[in-house]
Amino acid sequence: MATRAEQKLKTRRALMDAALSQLSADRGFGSLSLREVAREAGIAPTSFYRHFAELDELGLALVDEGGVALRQLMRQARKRIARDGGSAISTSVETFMEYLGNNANLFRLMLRERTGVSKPFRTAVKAEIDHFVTELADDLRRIADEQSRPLSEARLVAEAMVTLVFNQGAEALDATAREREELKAKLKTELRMILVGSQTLAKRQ
Amino acid sequence: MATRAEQKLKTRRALMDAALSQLSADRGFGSLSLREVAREAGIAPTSFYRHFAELDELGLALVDEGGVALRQLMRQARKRIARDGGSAISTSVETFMEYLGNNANLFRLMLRERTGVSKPFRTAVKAEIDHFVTELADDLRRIADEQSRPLSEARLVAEAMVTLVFNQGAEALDATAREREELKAKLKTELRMILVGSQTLAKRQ
DNA sequence: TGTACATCAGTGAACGCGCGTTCACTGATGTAC
DNA sequence: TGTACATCAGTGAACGCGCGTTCACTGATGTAC
Repeated sequence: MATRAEQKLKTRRALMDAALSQLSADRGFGSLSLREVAREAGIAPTSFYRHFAELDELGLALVDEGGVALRQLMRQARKRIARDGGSAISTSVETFMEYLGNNANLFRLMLRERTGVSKPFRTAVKAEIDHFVTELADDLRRIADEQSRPLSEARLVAEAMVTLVFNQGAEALDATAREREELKAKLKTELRMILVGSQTLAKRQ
Repeated sequence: MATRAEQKLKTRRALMDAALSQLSADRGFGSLSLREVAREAGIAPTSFYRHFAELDELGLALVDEGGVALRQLMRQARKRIARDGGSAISTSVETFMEYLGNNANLFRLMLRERTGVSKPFRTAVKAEIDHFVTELADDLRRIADEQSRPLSEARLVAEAMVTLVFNQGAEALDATAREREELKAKLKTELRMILVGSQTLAKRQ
């Protein structure tokens, strides 16, 4: 028998899943209504307020989960790079795209709200991405050290890479498997250009 | 005395300006209502239908104007590069940011709807940007020829550059003058990395 | 263990609101002769 | 130029709808003794 607290958590989960399940290429968080989410979760509209003060509060809880997914993704990519020893760029792109597929609507939310209409959302998503950029920059510096191939402006390199990855990610979400492969190939080439460019600029200095 | 046709054009213009004027960092096209736009333009809600079948039709007309602005921007940048002879990257970034400031809400619309929730909008904006990318790729190839510094994958270079420029542009729209200068500097460095990376890869082949 | 009371997640009725859209209309502008 | 008719941009009343939010409530779960 579930305790009251457990049951409450279940309902909260149902609300968040209901909201996520409504997102799609043609449906942003901003177009959801509280009544719609409650209906989808199987509770009365008024019960919504037992869990969140307003719909945006639920959205921000989802962004937090998106942040967790990003950190998992980064750990996974590191592990694979260390284990497989292949191209770090290729492995990272493959890992990213795999996560994208497995958490489509969570990423959809992050990708949209990053440049969306609500300031709290933009701020929250940017904080998650900033954290991601910082970790990537650290990795880039570490790898550059190990390979004795110095980098110019590692932080900028990381920012540009993340921008490209996220933009292509947004495209990939609604692409066919075939298009997705093309996007991956393009993305890898673009990332390599940035990396090589940064290395070349470092040499010239 | 204005003819009937002239007056109709004026009202249409007022409707489009009214919609544009409502856009901001916290207000996307999707949150506008037909009644609100009509009110702002000074006509009855029902008169709106004399000009557009629905609100989205007005939005797509604005995207067309955004495309015109993009093409002007590109012509202007080319002219300045030819005249001033300085860094093409620097001149282009300066020109872009100037246009951004002068057509803030038009660019806001383009930047948002590029990844927005409405398929017709996404398609229209992507067509404009695709045209922009194609022209940029042509320019890059031409300059590479003139300087005898071959480029690898000019089209990809152009795509990556446009992605970075548009993303930083979205940031710049609501930044202070000081932040905007920093964004410009970062953007120039990032574009240079891509260019140099592409040149280095071309040499290695 | 049993009893009395407190807590609180979930409810259903009700509210006022702004929305998109329809309709029959008005009256100034345009046109044919 | 004057007259009779056609066009059509703009109107105001009215509609039904889904929305967020409030309120007093119910009844199962939890707690103190």
